Amino acid sequence: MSTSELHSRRTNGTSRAILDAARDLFAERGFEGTAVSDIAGVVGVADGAIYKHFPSKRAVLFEVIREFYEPVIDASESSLAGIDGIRNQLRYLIWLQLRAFAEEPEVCRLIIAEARPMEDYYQSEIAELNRRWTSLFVGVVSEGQATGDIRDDFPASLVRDLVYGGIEHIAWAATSGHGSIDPDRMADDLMRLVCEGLQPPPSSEDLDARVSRIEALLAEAER
Amino acid sequence: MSTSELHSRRTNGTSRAILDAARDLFAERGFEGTAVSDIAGVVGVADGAIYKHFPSKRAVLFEVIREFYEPVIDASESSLAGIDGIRNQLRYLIWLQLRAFAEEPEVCRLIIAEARPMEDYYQSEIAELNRRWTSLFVGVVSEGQATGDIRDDFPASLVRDLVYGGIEHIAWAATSGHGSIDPDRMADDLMRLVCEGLQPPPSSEDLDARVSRIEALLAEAER
Amino acid sequence: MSTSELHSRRTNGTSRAILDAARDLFAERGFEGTAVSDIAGVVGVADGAIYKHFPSKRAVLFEVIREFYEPVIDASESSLAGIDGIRNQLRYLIWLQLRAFAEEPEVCRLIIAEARPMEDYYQSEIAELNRRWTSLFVGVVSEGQATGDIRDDFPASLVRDLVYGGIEHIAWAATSGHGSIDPDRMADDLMRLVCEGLQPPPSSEDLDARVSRIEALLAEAER
Amino acid sequence: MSTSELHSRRTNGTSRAILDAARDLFAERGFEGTAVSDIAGVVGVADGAIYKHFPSKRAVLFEVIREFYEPVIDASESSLAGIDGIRNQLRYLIWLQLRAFAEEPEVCRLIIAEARPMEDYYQSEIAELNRRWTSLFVGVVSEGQATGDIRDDFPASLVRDLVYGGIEHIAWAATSGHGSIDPDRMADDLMRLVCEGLQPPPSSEDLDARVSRIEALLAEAER
DNA sequence: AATGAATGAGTATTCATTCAT
DNA sequence: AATGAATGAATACTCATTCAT
Repeated sequence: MSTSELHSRRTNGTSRAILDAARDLFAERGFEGTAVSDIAGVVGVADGAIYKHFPSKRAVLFEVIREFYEPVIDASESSLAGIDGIRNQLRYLIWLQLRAFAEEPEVCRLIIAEARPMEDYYQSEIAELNRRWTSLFVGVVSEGQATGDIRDDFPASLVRDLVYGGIEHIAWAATSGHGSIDPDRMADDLMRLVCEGLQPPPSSEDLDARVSRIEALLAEAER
Repeated sequence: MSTSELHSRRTNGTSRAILDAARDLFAERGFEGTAVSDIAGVVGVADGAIYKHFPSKRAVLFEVIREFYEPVIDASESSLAGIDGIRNQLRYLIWLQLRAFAEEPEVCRLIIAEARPMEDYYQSEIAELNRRWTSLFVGVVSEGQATGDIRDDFPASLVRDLVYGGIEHIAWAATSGHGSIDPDRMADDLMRLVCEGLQPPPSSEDLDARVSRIEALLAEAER
Repeated sequence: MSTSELHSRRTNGTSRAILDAARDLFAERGFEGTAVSDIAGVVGVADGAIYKHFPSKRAVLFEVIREFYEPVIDASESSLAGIDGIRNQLRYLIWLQLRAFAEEPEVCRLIIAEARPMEDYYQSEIAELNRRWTSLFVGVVSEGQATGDIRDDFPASLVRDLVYGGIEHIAWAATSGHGSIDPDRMADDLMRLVCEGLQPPPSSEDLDARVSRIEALLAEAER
Repeated sequence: MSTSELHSRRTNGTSRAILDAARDLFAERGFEGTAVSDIAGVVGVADGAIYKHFPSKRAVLFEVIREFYEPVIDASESSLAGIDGIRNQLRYLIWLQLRAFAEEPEVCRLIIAEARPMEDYYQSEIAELNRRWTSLFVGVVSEGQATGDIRDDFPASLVRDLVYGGIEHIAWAATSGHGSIDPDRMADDLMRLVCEGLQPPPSSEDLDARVSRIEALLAEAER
């Protein structure tokens, strides 16, 4: 079984072709802007054939999103254990999300702007994937709070909302033509901001120096 | 007279009735789910009458949003100067946004899920309002960076994206039935997180130890 | 009373302005393409004001056409008597029609493409004007047939249909961007064609010559 | 099987039924006066079914016209070569056009009053058919001018405009309830008028006189 | 698996005309 | 003469989905 088969339930045949065509068309024209017959036309089958493979147009969208989402989550779930330190783990998850937006902005747009406003989204498999994905993040934060690496005077879910909401905002603006995403730089900026906060780091040098001086003076005085 | 009517450009007559009916219907059924004739029916006029007051259905939506948005922005623009200190200003803006979501979650949902994905959104008056709104935040952060109250090793826009994206995520989850928003508590949590970051306050152990030593030395010296 | 008042029932005021605006708008956008409120907008009055001056939009169209048509007919009816000879009279009427198309192609288009297909056209004042106009032509032809200047083995109305139908065809093609009309040249061509027909003029020279030769021979032989 | 069906590209099925229903309805109520749902109702299918067979209502009109027009043109293009003499060819074409109007006045009305004023008419297949049709006529006239059977001191297109414009005028009047068309008689009248013109046949008096004189001379010489 | 013809509900927008003021 | 708000009927076209073959 190939790597791709691990993550994709359909490796060839009409189902595969439908998903490929749908992904491209959805990305190009949006979900509403793509007719089922458009998809069928690109695949080269009759309209009705789509319904032998998927129960509805929406199911095609959800599957397109799943195919994009699931491998990332699978990979990160297994990779996370191999990363040392809470900070590194958080950075990894943030970087992964940023890279997804940078590489497949259209699919991300589909998720945010098309799938999420759908009324049955929260009952869908996509929402479940999203929960798996964000719970990875929450898990790391909670663990950090347990070990004391992360302060625990706010819920982990708040951090999740802040970080993922923030990434979406950043990516949305970038996708809308107001810039582009450099995952590495952006991950660094975000990590710094989220970990250390807005307040300037206490210039502990001064304190150090002064205490050191006192110590020196005292030590001398002692003799 | 409701709060929104206080600031509205249309205080009575058919235009007012159309906006009221539209706000309720859009909130209840969404923009696409509401037919122009539904609005006309609630108002009690013929379908065509809507178009004597608004050029299109979309214009009605935009006006509903504007009526909600603009007073908040006007008020905050004038209030901000009277608030002392960068932190207090930031907290005020965050609290304002959270309260808006808490009080009118449906209109907020309209903005995020219906208006923003529209293709001409970025050319609309609503987008302009949004820019005014978020630039208030960016202004405060930038000022803080200039005065040294806020570290300046990342762009102010990153803070804006993080905070507003985060608030949206929080509010969206709350609106979707997974909780409710307490603006005051949430504003405190957010402020703490954003200002101080995830890392635990520096364990002053080291400093303690050294100061203890100083005390010991001094005590000895005294003798 | 000025010349223009002789032909126009409205010389100033709102009625005049309505007709002027309507003529321009109809010419530019067609009858269907022009809304009553467009006309009112150009005039600078409220929509309803139009109906204080004209019973319907169609009545405005008909009046615009009448104002164009009637002076031409009045003038030609009085001029015709002063023109000598059937041929010159026919040429005058043909030239008049061609010039009308050359000078006001848009109003002519209104008549042909907009007014005439209307179902009540044949009961309208415009149709009556048209009958006056074409009966001038029929009158001249009939008179010619009576005097023997025009052969009488076909109805005069056939000549009318041929000539006016032909002119319309020519003018329509010209108006549609396939050329332009030179009334003088075209009138000459049409007169020649209509008067003398397609067949080449009998080369009576030959016959003349031959008869002359015979006469010469006979004369000689006689001697 | 009707004449039109012989030449139709669609001989049965829903497309055929749509065209038949549309032709009748368009003829009866006009193009604008016929709703797509009217056509669907007569055929007995759902409204949407029309659009599986034709891209638009206008396309249905154009196809109705094409079905009427094309067979006539095909037939005349192939028949023309078998007709001897320019005059007979012209008469054939004129007669064909007159007969078309006599037999299917409603379709002719559709062409003239509904299709031709449409703004994209000149880019349509119908305009192309019309060009083929009238170019047949122009071809015969031009050939006649080349062989000397037709005088060449005016463009062949002028003859075309005159004849077809004239026929339309005649037919239009007839269709509007002011008479009916007898293609044979009308073709004769038109041919005479167009070929020989308005002017009376040259009074052969002069020639008579001279020939008489010759006869007298010969008679005398004989003695 | 595939066809592909058929469904049929669903809707924003226009605009000539009216009428109370 | 003028207003201008209100009328309300009228309509082409789309498209996800079904089903007999």
